[in-house]
Amino acid sequence: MDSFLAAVEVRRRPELRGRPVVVGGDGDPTRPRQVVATASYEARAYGVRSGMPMQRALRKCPDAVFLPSDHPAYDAASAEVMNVLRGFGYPVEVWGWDEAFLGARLEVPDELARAVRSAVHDRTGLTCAVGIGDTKERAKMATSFAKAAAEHVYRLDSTNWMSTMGNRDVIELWGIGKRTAARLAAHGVHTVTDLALADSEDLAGWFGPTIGPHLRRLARGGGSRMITTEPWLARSKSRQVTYPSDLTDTAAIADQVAAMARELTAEVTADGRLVTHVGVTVRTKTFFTQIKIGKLPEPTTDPDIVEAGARRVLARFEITRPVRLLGVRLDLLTPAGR
DNA sequence: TCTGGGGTCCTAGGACCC
DNA sequence: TCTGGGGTCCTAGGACCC
Repeated sequence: MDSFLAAVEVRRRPELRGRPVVVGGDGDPTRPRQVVATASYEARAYGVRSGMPMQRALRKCPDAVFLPSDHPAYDAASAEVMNVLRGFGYPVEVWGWDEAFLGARLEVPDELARAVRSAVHDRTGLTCAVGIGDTKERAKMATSFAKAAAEHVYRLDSTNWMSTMGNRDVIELWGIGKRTAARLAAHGVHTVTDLALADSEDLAGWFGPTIGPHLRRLARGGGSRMITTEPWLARSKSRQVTYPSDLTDTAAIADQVAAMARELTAEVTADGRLVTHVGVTVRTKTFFTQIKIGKLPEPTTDPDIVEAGARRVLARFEITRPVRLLGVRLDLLTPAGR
């Protein structure tokens, strides 16, 4: 989807169309410790980007309309879009709020791609780009080209993979980020072709037996064709809060953690899940971030046990500086085979 | 420019056991 | 008297993605 969050906001406030719109945090760009979730194309023209501090976005584009992030609205809009996709009769694998894979095997997929775009636009008022590929990885990477391509459709398959990607930096591969790109560069591997031709043993030595060969497969255009329509079974559920001002009171910190633990327990047990581990994250004023994890005696739905577990984990921290963020993560029991 | 929130997966090292 | 090999479980940390 194109600037999904901003597009959803503009859809319900048509008077914002054509204006720079920035969605993030509580919508007040003068307050620190908040970042941009999504900027409309008009706002991007001013240099506003996802992940940028809101205060900086305000400086770059003082005339932008700043709006709070409204999760329920995006959940609903996402469901609308996914239903339009399902209407085509092909399996649909949902990939976050604003992306999905649609599994179709066609001689001329471009027609379906165009039909998907118009159906999404006609029925939701939102726009998207469609990447076509013979694997999910290629389709995903094709979408970034699609955004700039004619009709917002682009195809990346075995016939044009190397000619399109070969000379590009490895960071353009889905699954390779800044760190891995830097480590590869240190070994003289810069382009997708470099990586595709790199020695498997070397890669395994540098990155381990799983990730090493996986990186080479990525560069060669390898990937999966499996489309999973089953809803994803979460492995964990977490909550994390950056406080507008730092916390220093030990009891207050513990109470925050305890409250998050109970809240999360209520949510996961409502879904019939059992908690196996509790993780606690502490980020100090200096941005030093640590997570500690504790295993519960047995998988449980009891909020008292989870809270006690969270308090025990928190007690293992040596907190000597003001705390800017606290987080709790519950690891959930996954039935065998899922 | 002072740096969000919600996830997943992989690796490494220590503890412990036989 | 300085030291093997295999296996499992557990936690910390890192990297990536939307």
